[in-house]
Amino acid sequence: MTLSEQEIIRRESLNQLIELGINPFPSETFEVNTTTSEILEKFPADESLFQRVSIAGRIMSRRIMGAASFAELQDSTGRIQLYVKRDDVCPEDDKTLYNTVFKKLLDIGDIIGVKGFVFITKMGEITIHVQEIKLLSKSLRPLPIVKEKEDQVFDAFTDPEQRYRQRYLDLVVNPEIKNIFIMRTRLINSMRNFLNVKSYLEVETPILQPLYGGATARPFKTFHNTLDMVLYLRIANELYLKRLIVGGYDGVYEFSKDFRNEGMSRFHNPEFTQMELYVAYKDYEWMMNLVEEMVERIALDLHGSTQVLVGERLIDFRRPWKRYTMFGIIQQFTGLDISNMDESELRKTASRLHVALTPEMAKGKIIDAIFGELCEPNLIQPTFITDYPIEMSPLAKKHPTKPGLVERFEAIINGKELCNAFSELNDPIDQRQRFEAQLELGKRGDDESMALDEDFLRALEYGMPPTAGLGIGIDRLTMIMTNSPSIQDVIFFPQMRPEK
RNA sequence: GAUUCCGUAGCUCAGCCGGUAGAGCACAUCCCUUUUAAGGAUGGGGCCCUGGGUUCGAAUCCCAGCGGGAUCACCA
Repeated sequence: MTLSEQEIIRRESLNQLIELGINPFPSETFEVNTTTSEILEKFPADESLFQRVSIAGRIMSRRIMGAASFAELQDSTGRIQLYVKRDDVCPEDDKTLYNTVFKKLLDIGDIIGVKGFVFITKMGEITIHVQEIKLLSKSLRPLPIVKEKEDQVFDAFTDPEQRYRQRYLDLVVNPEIKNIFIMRTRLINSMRNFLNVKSYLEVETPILQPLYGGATARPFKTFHNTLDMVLYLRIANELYLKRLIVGGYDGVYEFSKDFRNEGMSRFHNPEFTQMELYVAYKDYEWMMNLVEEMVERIALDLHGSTQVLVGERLIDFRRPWKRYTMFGIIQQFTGLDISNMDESELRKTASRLHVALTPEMAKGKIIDAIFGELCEPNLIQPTFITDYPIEMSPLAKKHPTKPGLVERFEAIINGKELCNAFSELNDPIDQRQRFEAQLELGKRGDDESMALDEDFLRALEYGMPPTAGLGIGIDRLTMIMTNSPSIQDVIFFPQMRPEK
């Protein structure tokens, strides 16, 4: 490992600190009694509160001068200026702490604790007048420091590769990134709270599964040595949650890390988070109302408004959302009623509409391709699309009056699917036939078709109440709620190829 | 996977009509002392992503590779 000049200098500083008897990585606690944001909010209105503050954080800039210097300290809530005067920090004759330690041996990036009182400088800036200073952790690498003045930013740390690989740095240096992840957690808390108030039970189900099911996707495969068997990382948890409904819970949900061995894009990460919810004695119409209510609630909790700016567009989550059937929306955008077409007519129609198809696509996939190409990207405001073709919905209940369709909906926002839900198929004989149809698709070359899960069928044979089920993409919802263009911006450590 | 753009100092970037490697910030030394993106002066710092090729000579041109971004495909 070759060190840069600046890294060598910092290691030398580290050694000098040790020679001066200062532990650069002390183990004792440093008691903090306030935060920068609290000081900046409440001072000077509550001046008396801040006569003896104790605060810790990272040095983010320094303006070193003779007998008195300035620095900026960043803690988890923000930044505040420090005023360090030699004779206050070193009241005795020995001025080493100021002249040598503070001025020469401390660096931007070092983590320190300070004690002192808050005042306002001549320039009008709220500042801590430091009386004690203690090194809490030495930083051996220079930070990619960002300069700001008013609204301008200089030398921003922007390289996406470095930001994702070294997210810790991104968070230190780009504070607005920290806020995105705080929003993500608040979103999850809001959703969890919404579901708990309704008394649904948060549960945990297996991530390692002997059979992967509940979605159509290629899985990650792993191996259990003791059992001597292949296991899969789950692509969904649907079939386990439905088993719990069979077991007698009325409502269960899980925030589920799922894993799909597919392509990556700004909307896809190999591991991602879904929230799946199953409620007994309900159907998809009921679930649509719940989704509207829940997502509207989340927008209000996060933004205090149902309106959220996404890119250039203002998206309004206010209920009720628009609802169209799949055939209805296709008719709206193409002027064509395809509801009674057979596979060959659909193929002709698709080619007339310049929608690309592959030979193994069956009726359902063709309809979905037309929808995905011509309708979905144009649905910006929250919109429900209902009544999907049966071929692409092997776990959904048949529509009672519309042959070939199922009771299913998706919510589309900003041209992308946000959630997927249906009245769950609870007829075990029908379910077995659907699985068998999937096996046929698999033989036809569809490598994402579902496996037949005998234990799940056995559970259904004991009887599952009519149930509404939902899967909602947490990463995508976070992208919308935080106006983030890439999924990598809402996942702390997105998947990357290894360095070097 | 395809197309395209990018990879130069710790960071942000210039240099790319081939001829000794540049700026700002950061860093070091000195001066100043309540500064405001960076008070002033001086200075150090580079396998120019990797490997080949063309050439007297390559950061620069060509090829391949590695890593990344964007778009598309795939992913309901």
